[in-house]
Amino acid sequence: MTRSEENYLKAIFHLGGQNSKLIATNAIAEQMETKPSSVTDMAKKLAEKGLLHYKRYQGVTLTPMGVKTALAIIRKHRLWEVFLVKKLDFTWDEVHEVAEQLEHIKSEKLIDKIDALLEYPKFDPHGDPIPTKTGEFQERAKQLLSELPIAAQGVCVGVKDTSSTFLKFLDKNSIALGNTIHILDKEDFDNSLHIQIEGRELQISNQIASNLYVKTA
Amino acid sequence: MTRSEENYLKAIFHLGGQNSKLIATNAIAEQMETKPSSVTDMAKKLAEKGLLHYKRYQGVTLTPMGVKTALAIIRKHRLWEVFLVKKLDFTWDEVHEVAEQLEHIKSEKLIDKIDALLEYPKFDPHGDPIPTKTGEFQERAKQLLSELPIAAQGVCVGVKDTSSTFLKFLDKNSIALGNTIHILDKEDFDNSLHIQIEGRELQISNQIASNLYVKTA
DNA sequence: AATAATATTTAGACAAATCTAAAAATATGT
DNA sequence: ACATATTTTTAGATTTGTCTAAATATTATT
Ligand SMILES: [Mn+2]
Ligand SMILES: [Mn+2]
Ligand SMILES: [Mn+2]
Ligand SMILES: [Mn+2]
Repeated sequence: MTRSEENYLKAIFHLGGQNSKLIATNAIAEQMETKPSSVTDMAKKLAEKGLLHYKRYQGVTLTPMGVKTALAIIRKHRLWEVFLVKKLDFTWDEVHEVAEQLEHIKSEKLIDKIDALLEYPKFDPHGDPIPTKTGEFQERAKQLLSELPIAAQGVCVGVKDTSSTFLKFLDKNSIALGNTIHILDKEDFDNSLHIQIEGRELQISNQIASNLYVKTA
Repeated sequence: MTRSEENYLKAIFHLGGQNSKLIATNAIAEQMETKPSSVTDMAKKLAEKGLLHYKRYQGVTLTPMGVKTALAIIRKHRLWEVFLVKKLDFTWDEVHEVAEQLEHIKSEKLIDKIDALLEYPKFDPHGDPIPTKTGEFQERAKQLLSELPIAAQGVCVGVKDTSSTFLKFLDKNSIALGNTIHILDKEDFDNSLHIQIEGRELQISNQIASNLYVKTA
Protein backbone atom coordinates (compact mmCIF):
# COMPACT_ATOMS: atom_id res chain seq x y z
CA MET A 1 0.00 0.00 0.00
CA THR A 2 1.39 3.37 -1.02
CA ARG A 3 0.76 6.53 0.96
CA SER A 4 -1.46 7.85 -1.82
CA GLU A 5 -3.58 4.70 -1.88
CA GLU A 6 -4.02 4.94 1.88
CA ASN A 7 -5.11 8.55 1.63
CA TYR A 8 -7.73 7.71 -1.01
CA LEU A 9 -9.19 4.92 1.13
CA LYS A 10 -9.36 7.20 4.14
CA ALA A 11 -11.07 9.96 2.12
CA ILE A 12 -13.62 7.53 0.68
CA PHE A 13 -14.36 6.20 4.16
CA HIS A 14 -14.92 9.70 5.47
CA LEU A 15 -17.37 10.29 2.62
CA GLY A 16 -19.39 7.28 3.69
CA GLY A 17 -17.99 4.64 1.34
CA GLN A 18 -18.35 1.93 3.97
CA ASN A 19 -22.17 1.72 3.73
CA SER A 20 -22.43 0.57 0.10
CA LYS A 21 -23.28 4.15 -0.79
CA LEU A 22 -21.75 5.13 -4.11
CA ILE A 23 -19.22 7.94 -3.64
CA ALA A 24 -18.87 10.29 -6.61
CA THR A 25 -15.58 10.96 -8.33
CA ASN A 26 -15.96 14.70 -7.85
CA ALA A 27 -16.64 14.32 -4.12
CA ILE A 28 -13.43 12.36 -3.68
CA ALA A 29 -11.49 14.86 -5.78
CA GLU A 30 -12.73 17.71 -3.62
CA GLN A 31 -11.94 15.89 -0.37
CA MET A 32 -8.44 15.02 -1.59
CA GLU A 33 -7.83 18.41 -3.19
CA THR A 34 -6.99 16.76 -6.47
CA LYS A 35 -8.53 16.48 -9.95
CA PRO A 36 -11.35 14.09 -10.93
CA SER A 37 -9.17 12.49 -13.60
CA SER A 38 -6.65 11.50 -10.94
CA VAL A 39 -9.43 9.97 -8.88
CA THR A 40 -10.60 7.86 -11.82
CA ASP A 41 -7.08 6.49 -12.29
CA MET A 42 -6.76 5.62 -8.61
CA ALA A 43 -10.27 4.14 -8.46
CA LYS A 44 -9.28 1.67 -11.19
CA LYS A 45 -6.11 0.76 -9.36
CA LEU A 46 -7.79 0.24 -5.99
CA ALA A 47 -10.61 -1.75 -7.62
CA GLU A 48 -7.95 -3.92 -9.26
CA LYS A 49 -6.49 -4.56 -5.81
CA GLY A 50 -9.88 -5.53 -4.40
CA LEU A 51 -10.14 -2.57 -2.04
CA LEU A 52 -13.17 -0.96 -3.65
CA HIS A 53 -15.97 -1.51 -6.11
CA TYR A 54 -15.86 0.85 -9.03
CA LYS A 55 -18.74 1.35 -11.47
CA ARG A 56 -17.81 3.54 -14.40
CA TYR A 57 -19.67 6.88 -14.24
CA GLN A 58 -21.40 5.78 -11.02
CA GLY A 59 -18.83 6.00 -8.25
CA VAL A 60 -17.09 3.75 -5.75
CA THR A 61 -17.78 1.94 -2.47
CA LEU A 62 -15.30 0.23 -0.21
CA THR A 63 -15.05 -3.56 -0.10
CA PRO A 64 -14.79 -5.18 3.36
CA MET A 65 -11.03 -5.24 2.82
CA GLY A 66 -11.09 -1.55 1.87
CA VAL A 67 -13.06 -0.70 5.02
CA LYS A 68 -10.63 -2.69 7.15
CA THR A 69 -7.65 -0.89 5.61
CA ALA A 70 -9.26 2.54 6.00
CA LEU A 71 -10.06 1.84 9.66
CA ALA A 72 -6.48 0.79 10.35
CA ILE A 73 -5.23 4.14 9.02
CA ILE A 74 -7.88 6.11 10.93
CA ARG A 75 -6.94 4.19 14.05
CA LYS A 76 -3.30 5.17 13.63
CA HIS A 77 -4.16 8.80 12.89
CA ARG A 78 -6.29 9.19 15.99
CA LEU A 79 -3.95 7.30 18.33
CA TRP A 80 -1.05 9.49 17.21
CA GLU A 81 -3.20 12.57 17.86
CA VAL A 82 -3.84 11.39 21.42
CA PHE A 83 -0.14 10.62 21.88
CA LEU A 84 0.86 14.10 20.73
CA VAL A 85 -1.58 15.77 23.12
CA LYS A 86 -1.16 13.52 26.16
CA LYS A 87 2.56 12.76 26.00
CA LEU A 88 4.09 15.67 24.14
CA ASP A 89 1.87 18.59 25.17
CA PHE A 90 0.70 19.44 21.68
CA THR A 91 -2.51 21.47 21.55
CA TRP A 92 -5.51 19.96 19.79
CA ASP A 93 -5.19 22.36 16.90
CA GLU A 94 -1.59 21.29 16.16
CA VAL A 95 -1.93 17.53 15.97
CA HIS A 96 -3.73 16.87 12.71
CA GLU A 97 -0.95 17.85 10.34
CA VAL A 98 1.64 15.69 12.09
CA ALA A 99 -0.80 12.78 12.43
CA GLU A 100 -1.33 12.93 8.66
CA GLN A 101 2.31 11.89 8.35
CA LEU A 102 2.50 9.49 11.29
CA GLU A 103 -0.58 7.52 10.17
CA HIS A 104 1.47 6.08 7.30
CA ILE A 105 4.22 4.54 9.45
CA LYS A 106 4.15 0.80 8.86
CA SER A 107 4.65 -1.14 12.08
CA GLU A 108 1.90 -3.03 13.78
CA LYS A 109 3.97 -3.32 16.92
CA LEU A 110 4.54 0.42 17.06
CA ILE A 111 0.89 1.41 16.99
CA ASP A 112 -0.11 -1.32 19.43
CA LYS A 113 2.55 -0.14 21.88
CA ILE A 114 1.39 3.46 21.50
CA ASP A 115 -2.16 2.26 22.13
CA ALA A 116 -1.02 0.49 25.33
CA LEU A 117 1.08 3.47 26.47
CA LEU A 118 -2.03 5.64 26.17
CA GLU A 119 -4.10 3.01 27.99
CA TYR A 120 -6.35 2.20 25.05
CA PRO A 121 -8.12 5.53 24.54
CA LYS A 122 -11.58 5.35 22.98
CA PHE A 123 -11.66 8.89 21.57
CA ASP A 124 -9.19 11.27 19.98
CA PRO A 125 -8.62 14.91 21.08
CA HIS A 126 -11.48 16.08 18.85
CA GLY A 127 -13.95 13.55 20.25
CA ASP A 128 -13.75 11.16 17.30
CA PRO A 129 -13.84 7.42 18.13
CA ILE A 130 -10.70 5.30 17.81
CA PRO A 131 -11.21 1.91 16.12
CA THR A 132 -9.74 -1.07 17.95
CA LYS A 133 -7.02 -3.29 16.48
CA THR A 134 -9.79 -5.41 14.98
CA GLY A 135 -11.59 -2.42 13.46
CA GLU A 136 -14.48 -2.10 15.88
CA PHE A 137 -15.67 1.24 17.17
CA GLN A 138 -18.94 2.82 18.17
CA GLU A 139 -19.91 6.33 17.31
CA ARG A 140 -20.87 8.11 20.51
CA ALA A 141 -24.50 9.21 20.83
CA LYS A 142 -24.21 12.94 20.33
CA GLN A 143 -25.97 15.93 18.83
CA LEU A 144 -25.11 19.42 17.81
CA LEU A 145 -25.39 22.01 20.54
CA SER A 146 -27.47 24.08 18.11
CA GLU A 147 -30.13 21.36 18.12
CA LEU A 148 -30.77 21.50 21.85
CA PRO A 149 -33.88 23.32 23.17
CA ILE A 150 -33.80 26.11 25.71
CA ALA A 151 -33.12 24.92 29.29
CA ALA A 152 -31.49 21.69 28.08
CA GLN A 153 -27.97 20.78 29.07
CA GLY A 154 -25.25 18.56 27.67
CA VAL A 155 -21.62 17.60 28.02
CA CYS A 156 -19.31 18.76 25.27
CA VAL A 157 -17.94 15.62 23.57
CA GLY A 158 -16.64 16.66 20.18
CA VAL A 159 -16.20 19.20 17.42
CA LYS A 160 -17.55 19.08 13.89
CA ASP A 161 -15.23 21.71 12.45
CA THR A 162 -11.66 20.67 13.35
CA SER A 163 -9.97 23.69 11.79
CA SER A 164 -7.24 25.37 13.75
CA THR A 165 -9.21 28.61 13.74
CA PHE A 166 -12.22 27.05 15.40
CA LEU A 167 -10.20 25.04 17.93
CA LYS A 168 -8.21 28.12 18.93
CA PHE A 169 -11.43 30.08 19.31
CA LEU A 170 -12.71 27.43 21.73
CA ASP A 171 -9.43 27.56 23.68
CA LYS A 172 -9.64 31.34 23.90
CA ASN A 173 -13.13 31.06 25.32
CA SER A 174 -12.21 28.17 27.62
CA ILE A 175 -14.61 25.77 26.00
CA ALA A 176 -13.21 22.26 26.24
CA LEU A 177 -14.39 18.66 25.82
CA GLY A 178 -15.90 17.43 29.08
CA ASN A 179 -17.42 20.78 29.97
CA THR A 180 -21.12 20.86 30.82
CA ILE A 181 -23.16 23.43 28.92
CA HIS A 182 -26.60 24.75 29.91
CA ILE A 183 -28.69 26.55 27.36
CA LEU A 184 -30.06 29.62 29.12
CA ASP A 185 -31.65 31.32 26.13
CA LYS A 186 -31.83 31.22 22.35
CA GLU A 187 -32.20 34.35 20.19
CA ASP A 188 -34.93 33.88 17.58
CA PHE A 189 -33.39 36.34 15.16
CA ASP A 190 -30.02 34.64 14.56
CA ASN A 191 -30.25 31.47 16.67
CA SER A 192 -27.38 32.63 18.82
CA LEU A 193 -27.24 31.05 22.28
CA HIS A 194 -26.86 32.35 25.77
CA ILE A 195 -25.12 29.52 27.64
CA GLN A 196 -23.65 28.73 31.00
CA ILE A 197 -20.40 26.75 30.98
CA GLU A 198 -18.27 25.88 34.00
CA GLY A 199 -19.77 28.68 36.07
CA ARG A 200 -19.37 31.35 33.39
CA GLU A 201 -22.06 32.82 31.15
CA LEU A 202 -21.37 33.25 27.45
CA GLN A 203 -23.04 34.38 24.25
CA ILE A 204 -22.23 32.20 21.22
CA SER A 205 -23.32 32.42 17.59
CA ASN A 206 -25.25 29.68 15.84
CA GLN A 207 -22.15 28.98 13.75
CA ILE A 208 -20.29 28.06 16.91
CA ALA A 209 -23.18 26.03 18.33
CA SER A 210 -23.59 24.06 15.13
CA ASN A 211 -19.97 22.90 15.26
CA LEU A 212 -19.99 21.63 18.85
CA TYR A 213 -21.22 18.16 19.70
CA VAL A 214 -22.84 17.48 23.08
CA LYS A 215 -24.07 14.38 24.82
CA THR A 216 -27.33 14.79 26.73
CA ALA A 217 -28.12 12.85 29.89
CA MET B 1 13.32 17.61 0.60
CA THR B 2 11.96 14.28 -0.57
CA ARG B 3 12.44 11.06 1.36
CA SER B 4 14.82 9.81 -1.31
CA GLU B 5 16.96 12.95 -1.19
CA GLU B 6 17.17 12.64 2.59
CA ASN B 7 18.28 9.03 2.32
CA TYR B 8 21.04 9.91 -0.14
CA LEU B 9 22.38 12.65 2.14
CA LYS B 10 22.37 10.31 5.11
CA ALA B 11 24.18 7.59 3.15
CA ILE B 12 26.83 10.03 1.92
CA PHE B 13 27.36 11.30 5.45
CA HIS B 14 27.81 7.76 6.71
CA LEU B 15 30.44 7.22 4.02
CA GLY B 16 32.40 10.22 5.28
CA GLY B 17 31.15 12.90 2.90
CA GLN B 18 31.33 15.56 5.61
CA ASN B 19 35.15 15.78 5.62
CA SER B 20 35.66 17.00 2.04
CA LYS B 21 36.57 13.42 1.12
CA LEU B 22 35.25 12.51 -2.30
CA ILE B 23 32.70 9.71 -2.05
CA ALA B 24 32.53 7.42 -5.08
CA THR B 25 29.34 6.80 -7.02
CA ASN B 26 29.68 3.05 -6.59
CA ALA B 27 30.13 3.34 -2.83
CA ILE B 28 26.89 5.31 -2.55
CA ALA B 29 25.10 2.87 -4.83
CA GLU B 30 26.19 -0.04 -2.65
CA GLN B 31 25.21 1.72 0.58
CA MET B 32 21.80 2.62 -0.83
CA GLU B 33 21.27 -0.73 -2.54
CA THR B 34 20.62 1.01 -5.83
CA LYS B 35 22.40 1.36 -9.19
CA PRO B 36 25.28 3.76 -9.94
CA SER B 37 23.27 5.42 -12.69
CA SER B 38 20.58 6.34 -10.19
CA VAL B 39 23.25 7.82 -7.92
CA THR B 40 24.59 9.99 -10.74
CA ASP B 41 21.12 11.38 -11.40
CA MET B 42 20.56 12.17 -7.73
CA ALA B 43 24.06 13.66 -7.34
CA LYS B 44 23.23 16.18 -10.06
CA LYS B 45 19.97 17.06 -8.42
CA LEU B 46 21.43 17.50 -4.93
CA ALA B 47 24.34 19.52 -6.34
CA GLU B 48 21.80 21.72 -8.10
CA LYS B 49 20.13 22.30 -4.73
CA GLY B 50 23.43 23.22 -3.09
CA LEU B 51 23.53 20.21 -0.80
CA LEU B 52 26.65 18.63 -2.24
CA HIS B 53 29.62 19.23 -4.52
CA TYR B 54 29.68 16.93 -7.48
CA LYS B 55 32.70 16.46 -9.77
CA ARG B 56 32.00 14.35 -12.82
CA TYR B 57 33.80 11.00 -12.59
CA GLN B 58 35.34 12.03 -9.24
CA GLY B 59 32.60 11.75 -6.63
CA VAL B 60 30.70 13.95 -4.20
CA THR B 61 31.18 15.69 -0.86
CA LEU B 62 28.58 17.35 1.29
CA THR B 63 28.31 21.13 1.46
CA PRO B 64 27.84 22.70 4.92
CA MET B 65 24.13 22.77 4.15
CA GLY B 66 24.24 19.10 3.15
CA VAL B 67 26.00 18.18 6.39
CA LYS B 68 23.45 20.13 8.40
CA THR B 69 20.58 18.38 6.65
CA ALA B 70 22.15 14.93 7.06
CA LEU B 71 22.74 15.54 10.76
CA ALA B 72 19.13 16.58 11.27
CA ILE B 73 17.96 13.28 9.80
CA ILE B 74 20.48 11.24 11.81
CA ARG B 75 19.36 13.10 14.92
CA LYS B 76 15.76 12.14 14.26
CA HIS B 77 16.65 8.53 13.49
CA ARG B 78 18.59 8.06 16.70
CA LEU B 79 16.13 9.89 18.93
CA TRP B 80 13.30 7.73 17.61
CA GLU B 81 15.40 4.64 18.31
CA VAL B 82 15.84 5.75 21.93
CA PHE B 83 12.13 6.49 22.17
CA LEU B 84 11.18 3.05 20.91
CA VAL B 85 13.48 1.33 23.39
CA LYS B 86 12.88 3.50 26.44
CA LYS B 87 9.19 4.28 26.11
CA LEU B 88 7.75 1.41 24.09
CA ASP B 89 9.91 -1.54 25.17
CA PHE B 90 11.28 -2.31 21.73
CA THR B 91 14.50 -4.34 21.74
CA TRP B 92 17.60 -2.78 20.17
CA ASP B 93 17.44 -5.12 17.19
CA GLU B 94 13.88 -4.03 16.31
CA VAL B 95 14.23 -0.26 16.22
CA HIS B 96 16.23 0.46 13.09
CA GLU B 97 13.59 -0.46 10.54
CA VAL B 98 10.91 1.66 12.20
CA ALA B 99 13.33 4.56 12.75
CA GLU B 100 14.07 4.48 9.01
CA GLN B 101 10.47 5.54 8.52
CA LEU B 102 10.10 7.89 11.49
CA GLU B 103 13.23 9.87 10.59
CA HIS B 104 11.35 11.39 7.64
CA ILE B 105 8.49 12.86 9.65
CA LYS B 106 8.59 16.62 9.15
CA SER B 107 7.90 18.48 12.39
CA GLU B 108 10.56 20.34 14.30
CA LYS B 109 8.30 20.57 17.31
CA LEU B 110 7.71 16.83 17.34
CA ILE B 111 11.37 15.82 17.46
CA ASP B 112 12.23 18.50 20.01
CA LYS B 113 9.43 17.27 22.27
CA ILE B 114 10.60 13.67 21.88
CA ASP B 115 14.12 14.86 22.76
CA ALA B 116 12.79 16.55 25.91
CA LEU B 117 10.62 13.55 26.87
CA LEU B 118 13.73 11.38 26.72
CA GLU B 119 15.71 13.97 28.71
CA TYR B 120 18.11 14.83 25.91
CA PRO B 121 19.92 11.52 25.44
CA LYS B 122 23.46 11.72 24.07
CA PHE B 123 23.61 8.21 22.58
CA ASP B 124 21.24 5.87 20.81
CA PRO B 125 20.60 2.22 21.78
CA HIS B 126 23.60 1.09 19.69
CA GLY B 127 25.99 3.58 21.30
CA ASP B 128 25.97 6.04 18.40
CA PRO B 129 26.02 9.75 19.32
CA ILE B 130 22.90 11.89 18.86
CA PRO B 131 23.50 15.31 17.30
CA THR B 132 21.93 18.27 19.10
CA LYS B 133 19.30 20.52 17.53
CA THR B 134 22.17 22.67 16.25
CA GLY B 135 24.05 19.71 14.77
CA GLU B 136 26.81 19.33 17.33
CA PHE B 137 27.90 15.95 18.61
CA GLN B 138 31.10 14.35 19.76
CA GLU B 139 32.11 10.84 18.87
CA ARG B 140 32.88 8.99 22.08
CA ALA B 141 36.50 7.86 22.59
CA LYS B 142 36.24 4.14 21.97
CA GLN B 143 38.08 1.19 20.51
CA LEU B 144 37.26 -2.28 19.34
CA LEU B 145 37.40 -4.94 22.03
CA SER B 146 39.60 -6.95 19.66
CA GLU B 147 42.29 -4.26 19.87
CA LEU B 148 42.68 -4.50 23.65
CA PRO B 149 45.70 -6.35 25.07
CA ILE B 150 45.47 -9.22 27.54
CA ALA B 151 44.59 -8.14 31.10
CA ALA B 152 43.06 -4.86 29.90
CA GLN B 153 39.48 -3.93 30.69
CA GLY B 154 36.87 -1.67 29.21
CA VAL B 155 33.22 -0.70 29.38
CA CYS B 156 31.07 -1.78 26.46
CA VAL B 157 29.79 1.42 24.78
CA GLY B 158 28.69 0.46 21.30
CA VAL B 159 28.40 -2.00 18.45
CA LYS B 160 29.94 -1.80 14.99
CA ASP B 161 27.70 -4.38 13.38
CA THR B 162 24.10 -3.36 14.09
CA SER B 163 22.49 -6.33 12.34
CA SER B 164 19.64 -8.04 14.13
CA THR B 165 21.60 -11.30 14.13
CA PHE B 166 24.53 -9.80 16.02
CA LEU B 167 22.37 -7.86 18.48
CA LYS B 168 20.31 -10.93 19.28
CA PHE B 169 23.50 -12.91 19.78
CA LEU B 170 24.64 -10.34 22.34
CA ASP B 171 21.26 -10.50 24.11
CA LYS B 172 21.43 -14.28 24.23
CA ASN B 173 24.85 -14.08 25.88
CA SER B 174 23.79 -11.23 28.18
CA ILE B 175 26.30 -8.79 26.77
CA ALA B 176 24.88 -5.27 27.00
CA LEU B 177 26.11 -1.68 26.75
CA GLY B 178 27.43 -0.53 30.10
CA ASN B 179 28.90 -3.92 31.00
CA THR B 180 32.54 -4.04 32.05
CA ILE B 181 34.67 -6.58 30.20
CA HIS B 182 38.05 -7.93 31.38
CA ILE B 183 40.29 -9.67 28.87
CA LEU B 184 41.53 -12.78 30.64
CA ASP B 185 43.29 -14.41 27.71
CA LYS B 186 43.70 -14.22 23.96
CA GLU B 187 44.17 -17.28 21.74
CA ASP B 188 47.03 -16.77 19.29
CA PHE B 189 45.62 -19.18 16.73
CA ASP B 190 42.31 -17.42 15.97
CA ASN B 191 42.45 -14.31 18.20
CA SER B 192 39.44 -15.52 20.14
CA LEU B 193 39.10 -14.02 23.62
CA HIS B 194 38.51 -15.40 27.05
CA ILE B 195 36.69 -12.61 28.88
CA GLN B 196 35.04 -11.89 32.19
CA ILE B 197 31.79 -9.94 32.03
CA GLU B 198 29.50 -9.15 34.94
CA GLY B 199 30.89 -12.00 37.02
CA ARG B 200 30.61 -14.59 34.24
CA GLU B 201 33.44 -16.00 32.13
CA LEU B 202 32.94 -16.30 28.39
CA GLN B 203 34.79 -17.38 25.26
CA ILE B 204 34.16 -15.13 22.25
CA SER B 205 35.45 -15.25 18.69
CA ASN B 206 37.49 -12.48 17.10
CA GLN B 207 34.52 -11.73 14.87
CA ILE B 208 32.49 -10.87 17.95
CA ALA B 209 35.31 -8.89 19.57
CA SER B 210 35.89 -6.83 16.44
CA ASN B 211 32.28 -5.66 16.41
CA LEU B 212 32.10 -4.49 20.02
CA TYR B 213 33.28 -1.03 21.02
CA VAL B 214 34.69 -0.47 24.51
CA LYS B 215 35.83 2.60 26.41
CA THR B 216 38.97 2.13 28.48
CA ALA B 217 39.57 4.00 31.74
C1' DA C 1 52.58 3.57 -23.78
C1' DA C 2 49.24 0.57 -25.12
C1' DT C 3 45.85 -2.58 -23.44
C1' DA C 4 42.69 -4.36 -20.23
C1' DA C 5 39.76 -3.78 -16.35
C1' DT C 6 36.89 -0.93 -13.67
C1' DA C 7 34.09 3.04 -12.65
C1' DT C 8 31.03 6.44 -14.16
C1' DT C 9 27.95 8.69 -17.13
C1' DT C 10 24.54 9.01 -20.79
C1' DA C 11 20.54 7.64 -23.37
C1' DG C 12 16.34 5.77 -23.34
C1' DA C 13 12.65 3.21 -20.97
C1' DC C 14 9.31 2.45 -17.19
C1' DA C 15 6.02 2.85 -13.15
C1' DA C 16 3.56 5.91 -10.01
C1' DA C 17 0.96 9.81 -9.40
C1' DT C 18 -0.37 13.76 -11.03
C1' DC C 19 -2.15 17.37 -14.50
C1' DT C 20 -4.78 19.63 -18.82
C1' DA C 21 -7.79 19.37 -22.58
C1' DA C 22 -11.00 16.88 -25.23
C1' DA C 23 -14.52 13.30 -25.56
C1' DA C 24 -18.26 10.70 -23.68
C1' DA C 25 -21.84 9.71 -20.45
C1' DT C 26 -25.23 11.23 -17.26
C1' DA C 27 -28.33 14.54 -15.18
C1' DT C 28 -31.26 18.70 -15.49
C1' DG C 29 -34.67 21.94 -17.16
C1' DT C 30 -38.11 23.47 -19.97
C1' DA D 1 -38.18 14.74 -25.27
C1' DC D 2 -34.57 17.32 -26.44
C1' DA D 3 -31.19 20.75 -25.65
C1' DT D 4 -28.04 22.19 -22.10
C1' DA D 5 -25.26 21.72 -18.12
C1' DT D 6 -22.65 18.81 -15.28
C1' DT D 7 -19.95 14.88 -14.29
C1' DT D 8 -16.80 11.50 -15.52
C1' DT D 9 -13.54 9.33 -18.39
C1' DT D 10 -9.88 9.12 -21.80
C1' DA D 11 -5.72 10.57 -24.10
C1' DG D 12 -1.57 12.43 -23.73
C1' DA D 13 1.97 15.07 -21.12
C1' DT D 14 4.91 15.82 -16.83
C1' DT D 15 7.72 14.88 -12.65
C1' DT D 16 10.25 11.81 -9.65
C1' DG D 17 12.92 8.02 -9.03
C1' DT D 18 14.33 4.10 -10.76
C1' DC D 19 16.35 0.65 -14.21
C1' DT D 20 19.25 -1.53 -18.37
C1' DA D 21 22.43 -1.20 -21.92
C1' DA D 22 25.74 1.34 -24.31
C1' DA D 23 29.27 4.87 -24.35
C1' DT D 24 32.98 7.22 -22.13
C1' DA D 25 36.38 8.22 -18.67
C1' DT D 26 39.65 6.66 -15.26
C1' DT D 27 42.74 3.34 -13.24
C1' DA D 28 45.60 -0.74 -13.31
C1' DT D 29 48.60 -3.99 -15.72
C1' DT D 30 51.78 -5.51 -18.75
MN1 LIG E 1 -6.94 14.60 12.43
MN1 LIG F 1 -8.90 14.05 15.24
MN1 LIG G 1 19.47 2.74 13.07
MN1 LIG H 1 21.24 3.23 16.01
